[in-house]
Order: sequence, then structure tokens, then C-alpha cells
Amino acid sequence: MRTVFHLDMDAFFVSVEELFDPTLKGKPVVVGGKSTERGVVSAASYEARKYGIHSAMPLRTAYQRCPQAIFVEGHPERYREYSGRVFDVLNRFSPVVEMASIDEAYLDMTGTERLFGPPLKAAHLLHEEVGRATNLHCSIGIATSKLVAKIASDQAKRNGVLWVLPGTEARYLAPLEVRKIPGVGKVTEANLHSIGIYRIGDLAALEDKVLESRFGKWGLALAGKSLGRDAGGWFDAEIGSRGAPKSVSHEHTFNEDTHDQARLESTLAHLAEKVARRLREHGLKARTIQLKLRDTDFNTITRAQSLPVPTQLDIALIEASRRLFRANWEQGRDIRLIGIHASGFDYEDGQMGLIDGERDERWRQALTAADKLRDKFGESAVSLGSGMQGKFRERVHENPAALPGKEPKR
DNA sequence: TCTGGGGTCCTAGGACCC
DNA sequence: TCTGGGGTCCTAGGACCC
Repeated sequence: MRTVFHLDMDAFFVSVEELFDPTLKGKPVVVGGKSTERGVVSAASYEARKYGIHSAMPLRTAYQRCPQAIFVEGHPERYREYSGRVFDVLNRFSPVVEMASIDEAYLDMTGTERLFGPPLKAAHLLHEEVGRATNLHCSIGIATSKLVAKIASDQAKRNGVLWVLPGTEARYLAPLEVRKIPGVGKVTEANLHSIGIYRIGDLAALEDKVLESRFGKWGLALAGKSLGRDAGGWFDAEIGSRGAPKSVSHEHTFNEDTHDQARLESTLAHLAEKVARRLREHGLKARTIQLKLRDTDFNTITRAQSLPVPTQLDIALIEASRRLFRANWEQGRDIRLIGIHASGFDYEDGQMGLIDGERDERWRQALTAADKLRDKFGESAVSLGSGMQGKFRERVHENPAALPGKEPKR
């Protein structure tokens, strides 16, 4: 029987901002950008959530809901640094760790009782150590699968731990709304509602065949999930088995739509350079280059082209994306968003033609050197203050009647 | 509600090959 | 010369996650 922990930082971006500016504490804070800009909320403080503000909401809407909220751009470097600190702590608790995103992680804690004691004790220690290393709060879900651990950490918010005892998974899940299942979003939820399925228990009671005929492969996975099993897609994979990236992309939304060709093409070139740089950092070469265009009406198209030879060079990406752009944009057409996406990766050392290969190799070396120079900028030392407040709450699921409150979900 | 940016996975049709 | 079937690659789009 596996013991899986899912650890999720509480209001991560906002909490990091508060460390650097303690005057933000206790106030409605919105991370994501200026209240007048195009963009959406990345994170909202619990005070801001009281006004109905939540992540993914347009910034302008958030402003309407709470004009006195403090809007901040956010500091991705700081979030990465704190994420790294969390990761370092987790590594001391288990060799099998996976950061699933910047603010959440899975740990396989199977067989760690001798070192850290039973799950709840270990969770307390972990919570304490994360707090010591970051001055931030987190919530922890404990279960026999990644799926249930994730749902449990959500229910444990905030600053809490919830252990779903082995054998009680289906009972624990049954009363929850289907939307709580990771992977069930707006569309799938509406689909399920339309056939009278509202709670995970309703799903579990259904024949696999019914789900499969209606939702295909995904329906079968859903059936498994409703019982608490890591079924389908990403959940099937072992913790810590995530490999190299499968795609690299950059896109930009203009604050006002534009049909200025020079501006569109220079933006695209800039995005292409950023993509090329990331490819070199990862030691990857991309075969397929994809352009993305979104117009005023939010109509979005993607147009791809596969190159004869995989590349990681600025010039090749710029030229390919410009070709795609010119072939798919009519003069005068207003553009809201432009983006470039690279995929179909080959690893470096590839098989290049000799002449081209030598020239490209010199290019590659020059660009890698430039990347290193750029890396030297932007790193700033930091100090932090403030202690931890709030009491760590702890719950064990054994009685399905004692279900916790819910957290706004995006 | 006027809707970011960076990803993953899935579906589906057509080309092409054996 | 009324029409197979599987495999793989390419392309486009969409749902979903944080």
C-alpha cells in the first residue's frame, strides 16, 4: 500500500509578496498585473477572495469587484526561489519527489515510518520544516494515490492536513462534486450534469461501459478516478518520472490590438529568440514550429510547419515563424495575440550536414555564450522577515459525514 | 466576466507506406 | 476498377491545469 503526500502552498504568490512587503498582510491583494491591463488574476489573497475575486478572473473584473484591492505584477524569480526551497525540504523527507507545479508537489512516503513516524506525524514535521525554510504555510493531503492526495490537500486548506485512511477512498470521494476531480473542468462538468451526474458517487455507481461509450478513453479513466485510483494520463505515471519538456512556447497579448506589420513581426522575432534560447538551455532541437494568432473577436488559429532539420537557432525560428505569419495574416487584420510554439524535439548532437553543421555549431556556441551573459543579470539577493502565524490544523477522514468546507476553484 | 502565459494530453482527418 | 487494414507522421483544435 502506497503512502502519497500532496503538498500545496497556501496562496503562494500572494504569501511570497507579503514576505517582501509585510504591509500587504490582511489586505485584499491581487497578483497578476495592473487593474487596467489586459490579463487575468494569477493569485488572490484570502481577503480579496471575500469579494469574489479568484484566479483566472480578468483583472478589470477584479477591479470592479474590489477597487481598493492592491494590484501587483508579481515576481516570478522570487516564486522560483521559494519553490526551490520547498523542494529542498521535500528531498529530505523522501527520495521520490515531484514538483507538479511551482507551488505543489507529490511525495512518495511509503516506507518512511521508521524515519518520520506514521503519516500524520510525518506531515507535521514536513509542515514545520517547510515553514522554517520559507516562512510560508502549506496544506498536505495524505492518501494511497496521487489523485486522492491532491483532492485531500485541497480540502485541507488552509494550513491543514487531511489523511484519507486506506480503504475509505471511495466513501471519502462519493459526496464531493465531480468538478473536484482534477481534469474535470467546465465542459466535462456540464456534460456530466446533462446526464444527471453531480457527485463523484454518482460517477462511481455508473457502469464503465456507459462512461466509455459517452466519453471514450477519458470516460474509462473517470470511472477509475471516481474510486480514487490513479487512472489515465498523467496520474498513471510514477512520482518523479517526469522527463524532458515536450514543447516550449512564448506568446504575447498586446494591450491594444494592432495591425502594424513591423510591430507584429518584431514581436514575433523577439518571441522566437526567447524560444530558441530556452531550447539551447534544455539542449533540445525542435522539428515543428507553430504560429498562433488571435484576433479581436478572440478567434484563434494555429499554423504549424515541420522543418527538414531540427533547430535551436534564433535565425531558423525567426524565419520559420515569419513565413508562417506572412502566409496566414492578411494586411490590415487586427491582432490581439501572437505566439510561437516549438515541439517535436530531438536531442542535441543531432545529424546535421557537414558544412551547415559547422557553421551552425559556431552559431550555437556564440548564442550559448550570450545566454550565459544574460543569466548574470536579474539575480538579486534577498532578505525576509516575519514569523509564522496561524495554527496548523489536522484532520483524518474516517467519517464521511464530517466533510470540510470548500475552497474557490478556478 | 471582455477573457495571460506556459504547459500537458487527447481527438481526428489526411497523407503515405507496406 | 467499388475498395482492407495497420502504423506513423503531420496538422488543427480543444479541454484542462496552475
